[in-house]
Amino acid sequence: MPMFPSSTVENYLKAIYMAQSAESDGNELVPMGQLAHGLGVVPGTATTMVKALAESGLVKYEPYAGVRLTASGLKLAALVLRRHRLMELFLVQVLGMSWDEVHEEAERLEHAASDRVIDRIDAMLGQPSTDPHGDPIPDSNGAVSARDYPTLLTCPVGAPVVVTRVTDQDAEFLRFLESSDLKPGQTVRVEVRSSTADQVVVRGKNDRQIMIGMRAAAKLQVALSDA
Amino acid sequence: MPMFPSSTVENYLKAIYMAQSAESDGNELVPMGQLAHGLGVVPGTATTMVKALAESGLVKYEPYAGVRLTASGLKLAALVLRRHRLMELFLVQVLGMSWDEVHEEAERLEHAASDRVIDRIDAMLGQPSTDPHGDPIPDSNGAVSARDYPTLLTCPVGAPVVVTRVTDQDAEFLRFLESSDLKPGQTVRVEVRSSTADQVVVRGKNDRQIMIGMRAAAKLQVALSDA
DNA sequence: AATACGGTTTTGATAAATCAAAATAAACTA
DNA sequence: TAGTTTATTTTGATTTATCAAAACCGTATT
Repeated sequence: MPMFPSSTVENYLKAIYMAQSAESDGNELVPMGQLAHGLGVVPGTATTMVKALAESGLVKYEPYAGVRLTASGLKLAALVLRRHRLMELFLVQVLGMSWDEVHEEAERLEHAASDRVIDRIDAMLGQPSTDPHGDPIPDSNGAVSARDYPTLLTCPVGAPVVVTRVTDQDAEFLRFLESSDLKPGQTVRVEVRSSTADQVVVRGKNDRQIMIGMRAAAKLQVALSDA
Repeated sequence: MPMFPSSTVENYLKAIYMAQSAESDGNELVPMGQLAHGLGVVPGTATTMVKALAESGLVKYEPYAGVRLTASGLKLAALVLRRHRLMELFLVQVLGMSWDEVHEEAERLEHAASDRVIDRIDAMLGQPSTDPHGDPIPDSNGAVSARDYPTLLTCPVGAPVVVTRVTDQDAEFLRFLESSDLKPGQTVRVEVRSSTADQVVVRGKNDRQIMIGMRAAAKLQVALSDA
C-alpha cells in the first residue's frame, strides 16, 4: 500500500530475500516462524505484516505454507541490499571502520540514504561488485550476479583456495576470522576435514594452521585458486 | 521516557532549539503554533508531544504560553544538530554533493548515523567549526561557539565583508546564492541599501553587481573583513 | 464589562507495528 | 485413525504519532 516503503517493510523484504536465497532452490517458500525469528518478532506479527505485503503485491503469501517475493518485491529487496552493502563497503574503505562493526551501522543507514547518496558512493568506490564480507552488491536495477561458491566444507582438500565470502555477520565471528587471517582475499588450503571430530584444519597465511568447526567452515565460501 | 529518543523526539527538540535560538533572547518560550508550523503538524499534535517531552524532562512546558528546552533537552538538540551539520559538510566535501541538496539528505541521515560514524567524519574533516551554510557545529558535548554576526541588512555600507552564514536552507534560495557568488567565504561590499525600494545592492566577485530584497539580505550573515 | 478572536488544548479516531495468548491447522506418532 | 505436538493464525490490547474538530483560554476591542 504505502508509496514509500517504511523501514519495516524494507526489513521484511530483505529478510525474505535472504532466507529465500539461502535455500538451494532460490524459489522456496519461507515459513513464517523462520521469518519472524530472523526479524526478532513473534510469529503472529510476521503473519499480519506479510498479509499486508501481499496486499501491495510485494510477496505471494500462502497460508500455513509460507511467503515468497514477487518480481517487484525481489527488486525492492535487492535495492535495499544494494544500499546496505555499498554502505558497508563505504564505511570500511572511506571512513576506515572495522569490518565487524559496519553491519549494524548499515542496518540503519540503508533506510536513510537516498539513491543520490548511494550512487555517489558507488561511483567513488568504482562500482564494486562485493562488500567487505564478499556479499554481492546488486546493481541499480536490482540485478545480482550470483555466483555459487563451494565452502571450506565442500571444497577439495589440499588445493589452494581463496576466501571469497563470509555468510555470517556476527561481529564476534568476524573478529575471530580477522584474527585468524581468514578474511576474504586470503589464500588458504584445507589440510584435514573430519566430520567425526567436527573439525576442518586449514593452512593459511605464513603457514599458520587454523582449526575451525564444521558449522563455521560452512560459513566460509571459497574459490579455487588459479595459481 | 524513551531511553533512545525516536527521530520524532529528536526533530521536536531540534525545532524547539532553532526557534529558541532564532530569538534575540535565547531563552524565549516557543509558542505551540510556531513549533507545530515548523514541524508540519497541527497544533494539537505538538501540544501532545510536548507534554510527553516535558514528562521526560527534556523541555519545560507552560500551558498556553509555550515550551523551552531544559539543560538535557538543549544538549540532546545540540547533538542532533552536530550530526546534521557534520553530515552536511561531509556530503559536500567528501561525496561532492551540491550544497543545496544536502540539507534534506542530512535530515534523514542525522537520525541513522551513530556517534561512531559521526566522530570518524568529524576527524576526517579536521574537526570543522561550521557546515556548508556557515552554521556552527556543536562539539561532542553539545557546546556551540555561537557568534553573533551582522547581516547584509545591518552591516556598514561600503565596507568589505565576508559572507559567513546563510540562515535559510531552501534549496532554490541556495541555488540563487550560488549563482550570484554569495556563498559563505565570498567577499562583498554593500553599495546601496534602500528600505523604501526594498533593495540591497551588493558588489561581489569580479565586480559583479547583485541586487537582493531586504528579506533575503537579512538571511545573509557577514563578518567585517580584516583586509 | 461583554464580546469577539486567535491561539491552544482536548477529545475521539486512525494508521503502523507490535505482543500475549487463545484458537486453529498441519504434521507426526503411536 | 485417534491423539499429540508443533507451527501458524486470530483476537484483543498496546504504543507512538498523527489529524479533525470541538472546547477552551487569554487577550484585545469596543
